[in-house]
Amino acid sequence: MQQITIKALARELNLSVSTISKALRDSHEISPATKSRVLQLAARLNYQTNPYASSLRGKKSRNIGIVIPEVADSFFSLAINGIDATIKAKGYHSIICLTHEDFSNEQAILKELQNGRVDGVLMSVSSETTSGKHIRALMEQHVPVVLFDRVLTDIPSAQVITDDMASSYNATQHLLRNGCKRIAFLGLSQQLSISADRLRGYENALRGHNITPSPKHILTCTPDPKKNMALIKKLLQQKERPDGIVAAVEKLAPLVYQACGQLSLRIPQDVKVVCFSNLELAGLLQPSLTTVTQPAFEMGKKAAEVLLRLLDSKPLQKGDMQVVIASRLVERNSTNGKI
Amino acid sequence: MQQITIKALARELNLSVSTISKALRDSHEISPATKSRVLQLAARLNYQTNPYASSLRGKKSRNIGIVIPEVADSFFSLAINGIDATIKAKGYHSIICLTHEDFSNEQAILKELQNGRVDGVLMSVSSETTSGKHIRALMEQHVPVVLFDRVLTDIPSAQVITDDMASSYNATQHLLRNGCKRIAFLGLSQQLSISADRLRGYENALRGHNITPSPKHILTCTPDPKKNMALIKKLLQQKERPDGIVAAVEKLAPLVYQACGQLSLRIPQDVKVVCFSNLELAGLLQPSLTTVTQPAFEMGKKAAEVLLRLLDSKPLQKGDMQVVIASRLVERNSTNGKI
DNA sequence: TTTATTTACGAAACCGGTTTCGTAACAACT
DNA sequence: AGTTGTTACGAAACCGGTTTCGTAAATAAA
Repeated sequence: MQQITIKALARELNLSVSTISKALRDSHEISPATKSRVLQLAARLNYQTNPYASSLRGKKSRNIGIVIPEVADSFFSLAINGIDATIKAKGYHSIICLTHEDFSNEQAILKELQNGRVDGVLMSVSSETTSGKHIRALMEQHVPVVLFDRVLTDIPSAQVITDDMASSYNATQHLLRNGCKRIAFLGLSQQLSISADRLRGYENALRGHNITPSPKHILTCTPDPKKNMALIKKLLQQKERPDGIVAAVEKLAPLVYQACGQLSLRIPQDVKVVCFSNLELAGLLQPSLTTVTQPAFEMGKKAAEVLLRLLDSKPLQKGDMQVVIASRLVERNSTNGKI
Repeated sequence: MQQITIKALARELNLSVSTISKALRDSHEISPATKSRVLQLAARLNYQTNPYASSLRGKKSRNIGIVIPEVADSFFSLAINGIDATIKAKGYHSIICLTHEDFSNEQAILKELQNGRVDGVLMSVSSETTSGKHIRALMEQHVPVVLFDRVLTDIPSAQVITDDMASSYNATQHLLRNGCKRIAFLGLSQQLSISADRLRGYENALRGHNITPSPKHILTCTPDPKKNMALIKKLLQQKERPDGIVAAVEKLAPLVYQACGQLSLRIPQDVKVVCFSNLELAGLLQPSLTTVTQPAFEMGKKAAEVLLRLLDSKPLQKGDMQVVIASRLVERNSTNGKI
C-alpha cells in the first residue's frame, strides 16, 4: 500500500533507521538540527508510520473496541459520538463491532478481540446475553473492559450506567399520577441489567400506590419486531387492558404506536405511553412521545474516560467502578391529561 | 496482551515455527497427522493469530474503512449493516470513521488511511467537501475507494448511488399533482452530488409544469440545525410562502415540522412536505411523513461487493463503475389532499 | 591534563507471523 | 544401482518500526 518507510528516509538523509525513528518520536537523543531535517523530509514525502509495525513491536494497538448491539439506535449513535470524541483526542481509534443482539455473535467478537487488535473494550451487552464468561475471558487476557448502559453485575469491570430504577420509578409514577390504573411494562430479557432495573423501578412505583404488579402486564420482548408486535397487540386486547405503558427500550415505542393505531386505541386518552428513548423526533410523533431521555453522549464519554485511565494504568478515581449519570423525564403529549 | 504465540505451539509440539504456521494455514506441505496435532493444540490453548504480525508481513490488513459523515442517520446506519454483513462474510473488518460533516476532518481521516490501516475504503463525502484531491491521493496509494450515495463526479472511482434526479422529480411531481404552486427545495451544499441531482430533478419537474424555479425557494442548509431552523423559518415567512417542500436529506424533516408548528402552519393543509429519508418512524410522525426511501442496506451491500471485487483484483462487472439502485416514493399524510 | 559525563548517533535485536529455500528420507522410474 | 521425484519439515529472511546497547566525539569536572 505504502512506499515510503523509515528506511527510505534514512537512505535519503544518510542517517540510520534508528535515528529516523527516534527523530520522528522526538527523542532527546537526537539533535534539534537532525530532527528538523527528518521532520521536513517526512512531511515533504508524506511519510505515514505503519501502524502494524508499531503495534507489533509496541504491543499496543491504540485501538479501542466498541461492542454494541446495533448502530441504528439513537442511544448508541450518541454514545458513539461521545466515545469517539474522547478517545480521538488521545490518539486512539475506534473499532465498532455490532452484535445485532445475538449472543453468539457477541461471543465470537470478544473471542476475536483477544488477539490484540484492541487495547481495551467498551461494551453494551446484547439482549440475549445470559452469561459473562466471554467478558471474563477477555479480561483475563488483560484487555480492560468498561461496560456501559447494558451491564452485567457479575463482572468485575467498571460500569457506566444511568439511574435506571429511579427513572423507571419516576416514569411509572408519572403515569399513576395521571390516573393510570393498569400499567404495563415492556422490557427485554430480564438477564439484561437495564431491563431488570427498570422493571424493579416500575414495580416499586406500583407498590407505592398499593397496586400489585401483575405478570399479565409485564412483557418480555424479543429482538424480532414482528413477534413483538404480536405480543403487544395481545397485551392490549386482554380483558384487563392496560391504560398505561412503560416501554423500556427505544425500539418499542413505534410498535406501541402502531399497535394502538391498529386497535383504534387513542394515545393518550385510552392508553398513556412513556418510553426510554433518545430519539430526537420524539417530540414530533403523533402524539409527541413522553420519554426518559438518557445522557447518551455523556455516558459514552465517561465510559471512554474510565477506559483511558485503565489503559494508562492510572488508578481509578473514587466512584469510577460504577458511574451513574441521571436520566431525565421529558413529559409530552403521550401521557397528557387524566384518565 | 496475548501470550500464546506460534512459537509456544512449536515448543510444545517439538516442531518448528514455520511448520506450525503452515499447518494453521492448511498448507499442502504439512502432513494430515501433523496438521491435526497442531490444530488441536491451537484450539485447546485458544491460540489467536496476531493480526498485526500478519498484516505487517502480508501487506494486507483485511480491514475496510467506512468514511461517513455520521452514524445517527438512518441511511448510514442501514448502509453500515449492509456493508458489515457483506465484508464480514469475506473475513474483513470494518473501521468506521466519522467526519461529522467536516471537510478538514475528512481530509485528515483519508490522509491517515494512507498508512495501510485499511485495504480499501467505502465512503460518502461530507456536505462540505469541495474537492476530491484527498480521495485521489488515497487512490494513488493504491487504496481502492468506492463512493456511495454522496459521490463526487470527478473521481475515477466506482460509485453506488440511487436515482436521485428521478426520485426528486417524482417527489416534486407528486406535490404538483396535489396542487402545490410554490414548492421549495431544501438541500445541502450544491457541491454535494445528491444535493445537486435532487435539485435538478426538482427543477425539471417544475419546468414540466411551466413553473420557473425561483432562487427564493431554494435553500442551501448547513450542518448546524439552529442555523437551518432560522433559514427554514425565514423561508416560510416570506411573501411568496411555499405551499410545498421537498427536503433532500433526512435531518431536515424534523426542522420543517418544528418550524411549521411554531409558525402555526398546518401540514398538509398549508404546506405539504416530502423528505428523502429512511426513518422507520416516518409513518408515526404528526402527520405521517411522505418519504423518498432509499435502498440503504442494498446500497451498502452493493458498494461493499464492488470493493471486494477490486480487492480481489477481479475485473469489475459491466456497470459496476456506476451502480444505480432505485428509491421509492412512499406517500403518507404530509402530502395528503389537494391545495 | 586526566577522568567523568553528556551528546548524538548507529548496529542489531526484537515483535510474531509468513514465505522462500534447502534438505533428509523415502518412493518411483530407468 | 543410479537417477529423479515427492513428501514433510526446518532454518532463516522478511515485513517496518522500536528499543536497547555500544561508542566516538564533545564537554565538563577534578
